[in-house]
Amino acid sequence: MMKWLDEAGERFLAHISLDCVVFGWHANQLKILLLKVKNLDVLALPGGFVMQQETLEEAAIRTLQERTGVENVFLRQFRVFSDPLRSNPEDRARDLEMMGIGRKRAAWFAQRFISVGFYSLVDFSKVDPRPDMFSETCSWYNLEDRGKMILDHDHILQTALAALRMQLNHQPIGYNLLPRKFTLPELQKLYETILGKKLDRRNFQRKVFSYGILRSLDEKRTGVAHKAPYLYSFDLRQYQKALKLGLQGGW
Amino acid sequence: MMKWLDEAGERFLAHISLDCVVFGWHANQLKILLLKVKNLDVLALPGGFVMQQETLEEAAIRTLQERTGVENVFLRQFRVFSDPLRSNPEDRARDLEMMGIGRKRAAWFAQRFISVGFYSLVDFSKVDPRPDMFSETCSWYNLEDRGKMILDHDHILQTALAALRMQLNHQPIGYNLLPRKFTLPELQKLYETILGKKLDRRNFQRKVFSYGILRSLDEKRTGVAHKAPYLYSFDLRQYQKALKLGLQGGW
DNA sequence: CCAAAAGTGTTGTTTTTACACCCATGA
DNA sequence: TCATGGGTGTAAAAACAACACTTTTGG
Repeated sequence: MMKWLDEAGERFLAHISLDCVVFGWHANQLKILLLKVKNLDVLALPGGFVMQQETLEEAAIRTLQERTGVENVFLRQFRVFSDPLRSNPEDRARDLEMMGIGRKRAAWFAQRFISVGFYSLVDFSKVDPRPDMFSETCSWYNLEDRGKMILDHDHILQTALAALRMQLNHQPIGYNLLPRKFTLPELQKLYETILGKKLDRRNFQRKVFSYGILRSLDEKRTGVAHKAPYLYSFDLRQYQKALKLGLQGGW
Repeated sequence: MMKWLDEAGERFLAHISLDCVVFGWHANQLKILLLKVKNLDVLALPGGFVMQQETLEEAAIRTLQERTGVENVFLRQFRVFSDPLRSNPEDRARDLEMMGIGRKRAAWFAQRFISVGFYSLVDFSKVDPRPDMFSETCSWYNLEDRGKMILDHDHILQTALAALRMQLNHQPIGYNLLPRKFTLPELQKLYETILGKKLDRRNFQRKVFSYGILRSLDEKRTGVAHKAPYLYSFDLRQYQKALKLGLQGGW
């Protein structure tokens, strides 16, 4: 029995890390915040570790505050990635060396990590991207034309996107991705982008209005080409009430 | 830098455990598989640990195979529980002592655990419940009249149920909870139970048929009171195809 | 033969879809 | 002034909700 315990003491320990897929919305496009790894031509998701007295959520919030300057960012767990071989071991060894991580430290990094995936939704305009100690740059990328990604981060990103799609009707994505004031066409474009399909303008408006989650602002977006669209903001109470059941009807 | 690493080496290690909320369907009721803890009047979710070369999923499947005899059970991650104080520390200490766990071992158990929650859907009739080393019994309980639960297991269970509800239209719950052959009223009752509301018989049938996920069997359930209902089984291909988009329309 | 559950269609209502014209603005 | 995107309503089609009678079976 004691034997079991001793084994267990070692056997069940793992390094816990977290990786965040940070979504932002800018120029009518969905953006992701990525780090360019030092000395390597690959990108990485912002990530971090969990300290003794933190929950995962607290650790993720802390990490993202370091990376974006945003306090108390919106985030959700979506999946744990626990494959002991999270990527090709040779690739990984080479990558770590290229990053300028010495053999000793590399050995540490080569241990088993279990990583908890979060997706995060932020107001693009509030983010001030800052690289971490392993990276040269931290900046926004388009989903389509991002570059090669380290480890299994590409897989994590895809999974996050799928989770986001699935939870579209249960999470306040508009509220978190858009600035406080926004136009209906902007909101529509956001939904179209996440869903990957076009929606009818009038039907979209009717439906959104029917939820009663928008507050109309008697104000128009100025300085923009063409007819000035009205501005709206979310009625957070109503939004959250509607999300509890899920926005009914789907898209 | 090396200092950081050394700290890190300790700081980021945690014990990984997993807890499974096992749902079964019997006598038109949703059941959960629970363990009665030795010497204590509390119930616990089946759980286990992750070994070095396993993924979490493999560990969960192994655990449930030990607890139910079922190989390759259906399961899904739904949440990580990482609160360092997963329940009242005094309660926990007392509980561990009562379980007959010596002080040394208790200290081990009192370390920080991060637990990954899975929900699992099994064919009740295929399960042969077996207690683990910490428990007197392993058996099925009704959702409503289960007893007090250990640690934060009650919270985990509630969260699992919420996740199950949310994913109702994206997971093959019927396929996994019902035996291979089943009747429409049984399927309906299953949906009614998970959703917590009554559905109209004729509308339910029309809708399920419209998905094209059922294979009609030209066979009736015999030996049952009243008019014999027809038997059906799932057309797994069609079911999975339909689930990809989510069963449209909701309930 | 009776009580209880299962099978089966129709109708009114609501929701969804498809579609076109005028307006305001910056270039 | 023109090209472009934004605002707005209606009608046909589809989906949904509500509803009752007959059949079968075991007790």
